[in-house]
Amino acid sequence: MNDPFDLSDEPVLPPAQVGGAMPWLNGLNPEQLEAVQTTEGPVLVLSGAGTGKTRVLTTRLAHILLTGKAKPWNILAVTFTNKAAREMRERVGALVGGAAEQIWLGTFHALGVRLLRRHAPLVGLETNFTILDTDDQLRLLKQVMEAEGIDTKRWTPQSVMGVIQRWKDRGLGPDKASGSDAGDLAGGKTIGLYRLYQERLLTLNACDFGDLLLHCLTLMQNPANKDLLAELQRQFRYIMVDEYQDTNVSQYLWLRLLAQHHRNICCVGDDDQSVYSWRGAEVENILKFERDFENAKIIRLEANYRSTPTILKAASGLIANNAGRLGKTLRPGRKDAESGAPIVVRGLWDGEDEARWVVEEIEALQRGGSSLAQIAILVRAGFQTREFEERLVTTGVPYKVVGGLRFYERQEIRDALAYFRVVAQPADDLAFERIFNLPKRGLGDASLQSVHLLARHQGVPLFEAARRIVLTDELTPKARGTLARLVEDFDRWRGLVPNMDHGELAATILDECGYTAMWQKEKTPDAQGRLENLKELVSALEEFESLGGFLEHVSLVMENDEQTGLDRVVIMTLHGAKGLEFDNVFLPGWEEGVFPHSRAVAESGAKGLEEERRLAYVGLTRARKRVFVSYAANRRIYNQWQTSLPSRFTAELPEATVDRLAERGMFGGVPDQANAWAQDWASVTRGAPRRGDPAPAVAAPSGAFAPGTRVFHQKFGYGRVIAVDGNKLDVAFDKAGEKKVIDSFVQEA
DNA sequence: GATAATCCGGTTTTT
DNA sequence: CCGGATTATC
Repeated sequence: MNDPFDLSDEPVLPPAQVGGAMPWLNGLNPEQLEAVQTTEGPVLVLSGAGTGKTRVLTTRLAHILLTGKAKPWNILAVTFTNKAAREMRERVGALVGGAAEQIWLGTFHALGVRLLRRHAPLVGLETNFTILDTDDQLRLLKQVMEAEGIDTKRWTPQSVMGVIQRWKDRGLGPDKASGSDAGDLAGGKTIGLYRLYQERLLTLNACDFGDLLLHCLTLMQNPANKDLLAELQRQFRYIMVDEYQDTNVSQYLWLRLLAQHHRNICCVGDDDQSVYSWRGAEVENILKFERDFENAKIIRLEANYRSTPTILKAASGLIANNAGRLGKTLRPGRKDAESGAPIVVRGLWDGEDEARWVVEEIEALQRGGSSLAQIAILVRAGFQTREFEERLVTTGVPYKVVGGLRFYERQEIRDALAYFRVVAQPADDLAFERIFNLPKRGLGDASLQSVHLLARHQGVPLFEAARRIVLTDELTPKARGTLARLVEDFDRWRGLVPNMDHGELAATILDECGYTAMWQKEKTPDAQGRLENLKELVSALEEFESLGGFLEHVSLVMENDEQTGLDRVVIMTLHGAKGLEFDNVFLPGWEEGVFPHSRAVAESGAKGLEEERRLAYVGLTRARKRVFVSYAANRRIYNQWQTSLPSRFTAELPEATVDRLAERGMFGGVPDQANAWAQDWASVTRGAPRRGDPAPAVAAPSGAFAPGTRVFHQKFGYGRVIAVDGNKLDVAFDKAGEKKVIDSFVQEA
C-alpha cells in the first residue's frame, strides 16, 4: 500500500466543477462526492474516523431530495442514537428545509416502534403496548424463572437474559433459537424460559427493546403479511444506514428485507471502530453486504480532516496490529497540515500520581489558551472516573462526567413513571408491582402473593385482580382496606385523564399517592434533589401531547439533556466518546488488565483483544491536536494494591510518533503481576449445581364448587360452601366463620 | 412486615 | 472497599 502520508498525488476536485447548479455539493472531496452522487444501487461507504461521514450522509440525503429522485417519505435513514438522528435531521433541514421533517429518520428502535404501532395486532400486541426497560425485563424474567422452579442464584436472570438477547440480536424467536447456545444454563431450560418470557410479554401487552426489531422482522417474514411487506419495500426507495459496523443480525435482516425491491441501500461504517460486539453487533455484516448485494459499490473515505498527521500515524500503526481488517488507511486531508506534537506516553507511580499529572497538563493547556470544553479524559471503565474527579475538585477545574445514571433511570423517576404507567395502561403488571407498596402502605409480600395468585387463576392483570380481591376476605382487613383505596385512587385518576391537563394530573397523582410526602419526610441529603427531579419530570411531561406520548418518549429516548456550551473538561468512557472530537485527549489507565481489559481478553480471546485495540484506535482518533497516554505502575483496586504493566498498546504506537516519559526502573522485576491480576479478574464463580425445587402446585381448577361442598382454604382451614357467585364463594369456615373467598384459593376437601 | 446482618460481586451501553 | 440484594431477626 502507498505511504498514507504521501500527499503529493492527491487530485482535489475544484469546487467550481460541481458548484453552481448543485451548490450543496460544494466543498466535498472526490470520494465524498462519489458517495453522495452514487444514489442508485447498493453502496458501501467505508469511512474512517474523521473523514466526514456525517457530512456525506446528510448531503446524500439532501441530494436525493433536491434532485427530485424521491419524496421525503420514500427515504429511510437509520442511526444508532437519538442524538445522531436529531443531528442528521437538523443538518438535512438546513439544506432542504421543512421536507426533512417527513423523512423516515430515526434509530432502529424508534422506526421499529413506528411500524409496530401501526401493525401491532399482526404480532399479537395491542397498539398501546408498553416498552419495558432493562429493570422490568429482568424482574419479569426472574418471575418466569421462579415459576419454573429454577434456582435464580445458580443461574442469574441476567445471564439468562443475556442469552435471550443474543438470540433476539440474531433475529431468532423461541422457535428458531438453538438450545446449544445456552449450554446447561438454567439446567438446559433456557429456550423454554425464552418462550414463556415472550408469552408473558404478550399477555402484558409489552415488548422489550429487542422485540421492537424482532417483532418487525417476524411480521415482515410472515408470508401472511406479504402484501404489507411489498408495500413497505415499494415505499422506501432509498435507504441509508449510519454506523453500519454496529448493526446486529436482526437489524441487518430488517434492512435487507426492506431494501429488496429498490435495492438502493447505502451503508456507512468503519470496521476499525466496531466496539459493540459484546452487545450483539457483527462486523461481519459488512462482508455479508458485499455478498447479498451483488455489484455493491465500495467507496473508501480515507482523507481525515480532524487529527494531526502524527496522531493519524500513531492510530494507523496501532490498528495495523489487528488481523482481518478491510484495509483502509487514514491520510491527512489537508496538504498543509503541520505534523503536530508527538503523543505523550507517560508512566506514573500510581493512580493518584496519574490524576495529578493529567490535571497539571490540563492546567498547562488552559494556560496555553485551550478551552476546557476542548479537553477530554477518556477512560476504559466507569470506575476510573473517580480519581480524576477528586483531583479536578481539589484543583477547582470545572468538569462534567458524561454517562453514568441517566435522568430516567433514577429511582424516583422510575417510581413516578410506574404510577403513570398504571394509569395509562391498567395491564402493566410490572409497574403495578413496583408501586404496590410504595410509598409503604402496609401491603407486603403476602398480599401481593394473593393478588398474583388470583390474577393467574382468572387470567387477568394484577390491577384487575386487586379490584376483585378486595371484594373478598382473602386479605387481612387492614390490607383489604388499603388496597381498596389504592384501586379507587387509580380509578379516580383515570377519570381525570380526559379533563385535566396531564402535567397537573401527574402532580396530583404524585401528591395524592403520598409519594411526594415520602421524600419530604426523608431526611437524607439527596431527598431534596429527588423532589427536584420529580418537579423536572412533571415539567418535561407538560411538553408532550399526552401521557402515552410521554411514556413512549421516555422508553425510547432515555438521555440526559446535557447543557452544552459550558466550559468544562469532559470525562467519559471510550465507548461514549465514539463519534465525538476534541482538541486534546487524555487516555489514562493504559495498563494490562485495565486496557486491554483482562475480562475482554479472558472471555473473547484474540477477538476480544482486537476489539480493545479498536477502542484504543477510537480514543486516539478523537483528538484533533494532542494526545496524552498514561499508565500507573501501581493501582488500588477493591482496596488492594496491584502492580501492573504498561498496556501492550503503548508499545504498538510507532516510535516516531511518541514521546515516552517514564521514570527509570519503575517496571523492574514484576513480570508476572499483570498475569496474576488478569487471572484474578477472570476467575469465574462456579458452584455445584443444585436441582431447583419444582414449581409449587396450583390449587384445583375453578368452577367445581356447588353449595354444600366441603372445602379447604390455606388460611381459613376447613369449611362448607354456602353460596356461589361466579368465581366468588361464600364459605362458612369451621374456625374462621363466614368469609367471601375466590374459588381458586380453595380445594375440595 | 419492617429493619439489621451478611454475602456477593464488581467492563463497555443504546435503545 | 462499597453497594445491592437477599437473609435473619425482632
